[in-house]
Amino acid sequence: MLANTPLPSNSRDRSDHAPAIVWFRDDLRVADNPALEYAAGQNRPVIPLFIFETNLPEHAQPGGAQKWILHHALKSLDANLKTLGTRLILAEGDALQILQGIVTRQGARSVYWNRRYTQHGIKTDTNIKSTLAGDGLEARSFQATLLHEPTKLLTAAGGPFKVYSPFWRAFERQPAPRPVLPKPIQITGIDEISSPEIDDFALLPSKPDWASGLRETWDATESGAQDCLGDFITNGLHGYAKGRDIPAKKNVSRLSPYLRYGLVSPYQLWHAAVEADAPENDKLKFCKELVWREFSYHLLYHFPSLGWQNFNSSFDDFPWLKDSQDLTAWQKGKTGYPLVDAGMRELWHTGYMHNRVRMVTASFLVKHLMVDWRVGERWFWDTLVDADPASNTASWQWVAGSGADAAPYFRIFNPIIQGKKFDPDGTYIRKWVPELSGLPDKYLHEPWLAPENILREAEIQMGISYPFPIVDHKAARDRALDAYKNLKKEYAI
DNA sequence: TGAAATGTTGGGGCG
DNA sequence: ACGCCCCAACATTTC
Repeated sequence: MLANTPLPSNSRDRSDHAPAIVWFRDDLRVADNPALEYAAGQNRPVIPLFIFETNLPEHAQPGGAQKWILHHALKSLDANLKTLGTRLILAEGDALQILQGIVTRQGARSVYWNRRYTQHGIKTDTNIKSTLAGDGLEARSFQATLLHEPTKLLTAAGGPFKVYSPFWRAFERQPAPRPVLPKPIQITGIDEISSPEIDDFALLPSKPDWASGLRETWDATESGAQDCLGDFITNGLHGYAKGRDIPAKKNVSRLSPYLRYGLVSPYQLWHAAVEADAPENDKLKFCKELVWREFSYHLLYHFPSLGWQNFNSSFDDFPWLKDSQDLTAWQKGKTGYPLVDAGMRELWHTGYMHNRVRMVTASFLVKHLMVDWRVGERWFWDTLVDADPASNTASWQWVAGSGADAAPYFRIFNPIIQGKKFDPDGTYIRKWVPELSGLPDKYLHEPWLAPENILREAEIQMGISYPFPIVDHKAARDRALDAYKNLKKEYAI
């Protein structure tokens, strides 16, 4: 019957062979990508698209290290799409206008993407979805960046969780995260569509080229992410629960830079960990860390101003100091506290810092130097290859004490004790603060206490080759406690 | 040799 | 995802 009544050819083209746009954003991978998988499963050409959005709010514009990652992630995605039979199309401008332009020029009838959770992202995507749907197009979004949706995982009262432990318990009660999706076998592209080159967007630093340390450290590709995951599951997961606190040990996953633009998905990490042959407590600890990321995203979703406003508004009157010399010393890793300096230099060199040291350096900035957490957040945003709109902001507020489920204000990390506890033999400090490497362990964490002859043997001139502490620990601690104490009068959670 | 001084470790309370 | 202070209990050194 159908054979006798052929459809008009133009109508047939529109409904059956009209291309679908897959709009990539924070999911620059071909495996476990629901939007791409859905498009590939249909018998129609696919236009894989990445848009450099020009109307981003200031705080959402990627920092320098993120741009470096983004460049390589886009190269990786383009290369992987080529193995599947197509290639990545790039565009710059307002997302809706670009999508509408492609719809018009290429006759696309559907647009697919994986959801994002920042205020700007949600606003943009909601508007685009309703506009496209109003034009009779299919606009469909998928869940890929989070294991559970912030709209679905709520307290018994129907509100968002503000404390991690009950969030985790609720998370555990949810159905297990869906299985990982396979990489599409083949994708039909469109030949005649033109695109600028990735290099045209000048994402890599040139004057100066500060990225040599990043190049040495990261293989920012989808296969690099898989290598990193495999290495972690084989070598790092065993002993993770305790070893993750020791910066000289290789127990942390170092997967966060790959998660940033979705070179790997949280589903891939979750299932790899759950299925791994490793002690249960280590696996559980890793899953809980992954869920801290979820918690941060849920917070950001429900409190979109988390990145620039104190979650606890009683901090709005906090008497932050503005000492630019202190800030510069912190940024350059010249505070005179070896663990702090080691962390800040690891960050500058590699775009990454071990989690334990992030807490110590952040606490030092906010409490010892009394610098506004937003200043530190911006520095990390610019320098971290894993700078994440949810984790970065939620964690800075956590350290400052202004956040949800935050560290109590009086929790002030002692950078000397943290060094002795978590870098007892100084491996980490000697690596990143080599001018101290000749000091015996006894003085490594407080070189200002070393006697003259020991300093001479270690070829250190205090105040010249390594700075004296820019603030006295006890004085700085008392100053911070005083400031917080005054604040506490209005403290209410 | 023994008593006093000095050093070390760990728990409780609290910022 | 902490540290400081105080103090007791115990260990070691000193003269």
